[in-house]
Amino acid sequence: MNLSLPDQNMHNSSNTCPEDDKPDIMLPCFRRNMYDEPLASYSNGSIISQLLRKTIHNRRALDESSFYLSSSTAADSGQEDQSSVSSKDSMVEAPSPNGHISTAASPEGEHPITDHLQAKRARVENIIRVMAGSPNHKQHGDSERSDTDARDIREAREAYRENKRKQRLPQHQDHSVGGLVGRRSGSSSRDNGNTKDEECHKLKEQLHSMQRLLRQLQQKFLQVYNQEDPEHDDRDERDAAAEGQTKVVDCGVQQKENQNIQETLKQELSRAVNECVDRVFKKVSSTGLDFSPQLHMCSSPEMQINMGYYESSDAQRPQDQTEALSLVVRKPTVTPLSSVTPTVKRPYPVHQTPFPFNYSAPLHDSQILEHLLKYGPHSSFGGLPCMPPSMERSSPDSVDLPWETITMRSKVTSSHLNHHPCPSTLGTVTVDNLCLPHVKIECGELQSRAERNPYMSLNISFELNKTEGLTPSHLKKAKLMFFYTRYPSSNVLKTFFPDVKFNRCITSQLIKWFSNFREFYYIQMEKFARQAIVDGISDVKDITVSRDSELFRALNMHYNKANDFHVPERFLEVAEITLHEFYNAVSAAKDSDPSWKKAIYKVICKLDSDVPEEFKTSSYL
DNA sequence: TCTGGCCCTG
DNA sequence: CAGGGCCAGA
Repeated sequence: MNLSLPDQNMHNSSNTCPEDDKPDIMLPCFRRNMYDEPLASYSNGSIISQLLRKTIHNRRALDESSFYLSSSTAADSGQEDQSSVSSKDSMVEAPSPNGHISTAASPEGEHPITDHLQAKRARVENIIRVMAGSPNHKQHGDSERSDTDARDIREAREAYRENKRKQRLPQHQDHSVGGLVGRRSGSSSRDNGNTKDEECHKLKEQLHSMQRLLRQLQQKFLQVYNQEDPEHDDRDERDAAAEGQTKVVDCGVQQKENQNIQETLKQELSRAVNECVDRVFKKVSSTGLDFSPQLHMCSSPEMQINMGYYESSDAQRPQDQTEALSLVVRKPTVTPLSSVTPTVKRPYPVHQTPFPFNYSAPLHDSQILEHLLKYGPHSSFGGLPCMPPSMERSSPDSVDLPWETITMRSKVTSSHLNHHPCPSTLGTVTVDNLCLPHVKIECGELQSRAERNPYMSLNISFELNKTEGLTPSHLKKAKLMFFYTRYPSSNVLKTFFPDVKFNRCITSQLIKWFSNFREFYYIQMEKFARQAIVDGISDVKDITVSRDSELFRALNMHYNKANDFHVPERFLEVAEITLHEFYNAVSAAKDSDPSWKKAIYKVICKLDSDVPEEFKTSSYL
């Protein structure tokens, strides 16, 4: 009769007890907590654990009355901290899932279950059901309860309190079997002795270790499935109790299918990338550009100077751009720098930290692919483990990501850069910093796929955003701009940093950058001017600034550290003029005046030249 | 008052 | 390179 209680009890507890509904709002993988662990274990398949449970259960059946008294008392904790938990635990644990109470006789054949015990158990089970269903008792069917039941409840409460007083051992590892066994031992030791408890304890420990392993496996598996098919997982959850071992087989099959899909995806992607690389290489070779991979992987600074930004710009064709757009930036304006332009700053970067968007660790192409494989194209990059969960959200127009967190966590980004780099920066910085043709080709391929995939294009669309913070790339760009303008106006800055969302703070920071640049510049000028005087140079005309000059090297090292930018000739002229100014002023002992430099500044600020248009593109660097 | 620039300091 | 103080000009 009541022996086949598992399903019924579970339904009762979940239907009548509001607290049991709470786990439903949790993620499925978290729903399988330690309290419904027995259910998960049974349904999902540890055969060994099931066998162990049978053994334990068979032995436990020897003293059913005390056991169920414990169970019921455990359930009677409406005023205690673990009421619903304990009751649920009891519900699942007490009856055999396979109804093998009837086989409860132990292998030794000792102590069959008496009718008396069965009757008493059935009564107590009824109590348990009612109590578990309504922790407050008053709300549900109080009137229907018999006096006998009420008396039993009172007894159970008393017994529970007594047992609880006795029980001082930590329970945190005994929520399922152990908790019950632990409570039971107090009342059953009279009959069965310590040996049995020890056996039970050993078995319990074995069972727990196996359950832990199983739980880990389940959680991993569930996490995978929750990512891919939440509905499927929910269905599995609902059917878990009935399906039992079948699911073990299902899981194996699904896992295999999963692996197959993964492999297929990988193969398909690498094939597409290979084809793309071939296509672009063909195209590039048809343009006559020298484009060997080795050249780009290991290009030296000298070579980069020869193939510098502007001197080589005539060799760049707009059509090259169409083949190698970065993943997230496809600008309507044609970038003068072809993505295949050999502007490689350093060997192929590999990511060094678990933080994929670290500026010191540009987004690896495989990371992009890995992400797409792992989380799907619609996941957005917020799905990366390092990202705060709030990044998951996205909108059709833009992906509004709280990038401050990312920047703050960047190892390289110093405190002053704790602003709000936005997705377009992501595209610009990470992909551009890759500076590798095949990466961009791949990105181009992804882009073309994105055009066919409405979900994927969500990620592409954030190129329309502007960054709310300045990045190392912006700093580098500003330094290069300094070769043209020492005193850029706010408007010039806004013009040449179109991907930056300007506000007062950003403007001030950019202005501050140039102020710092000037400071270094003037310090060098004064230093070399004084050195010239010390060296005995008497004629200012003997002082020149060329690319071989120490002064130029110092400046170039500061503003163009990677030496991948061809400094315009005009800068050499301005530097020479500045040096002359300082030389003359110091020679004339004007430096005794505290504000003697102001006159020089006034001269130099008029020597600014126009910054080339190429700097206007946000993806310039 | 705001902005921009320089100077000093860390 | 940034922060803060100070100053000058609009």
